[in-house]
Amino acid sequence: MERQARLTRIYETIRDIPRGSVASYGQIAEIAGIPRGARQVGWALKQLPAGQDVPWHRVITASGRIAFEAGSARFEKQKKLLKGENIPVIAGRVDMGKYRWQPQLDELLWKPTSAWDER
DNA sequence: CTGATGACTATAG
DNA sequence: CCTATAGCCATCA
Repeated sequence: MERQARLTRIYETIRDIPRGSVASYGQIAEIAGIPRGARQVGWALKQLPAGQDVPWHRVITASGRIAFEAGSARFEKQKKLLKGENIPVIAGRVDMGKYRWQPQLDELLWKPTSAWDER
């Protein structure tokens, strides 16, 4: 796969994260069709040009932590954006049990074709 | 080609 | 919770 295509797919996947939810790097990678590509997602976000409508702040580590060093400028920025969406960040972490994006569940709500349609 | 680098992750102690 | 370790993999010097 081409680099640009991969970047696009990653950005598109992140755009699908609904407001008020978060996803892990690995989760985004899998949905984008890049198994074990968590680091590539991180790389992609680092390359993300400013001014794009990509909700990068909704992407955090699998443990619910913000990937940046606590207290750093970028850490505070992301934390602020999350709180702006009503996603609490306690001690640098988000409650994945409550805010983790469940794409499969959502998918069933707007296009219930393949899943249970066939019987 | 080789080794170093990460906005990563899972596991073990 | 924390540290250590070992996988992981596109990129880059």
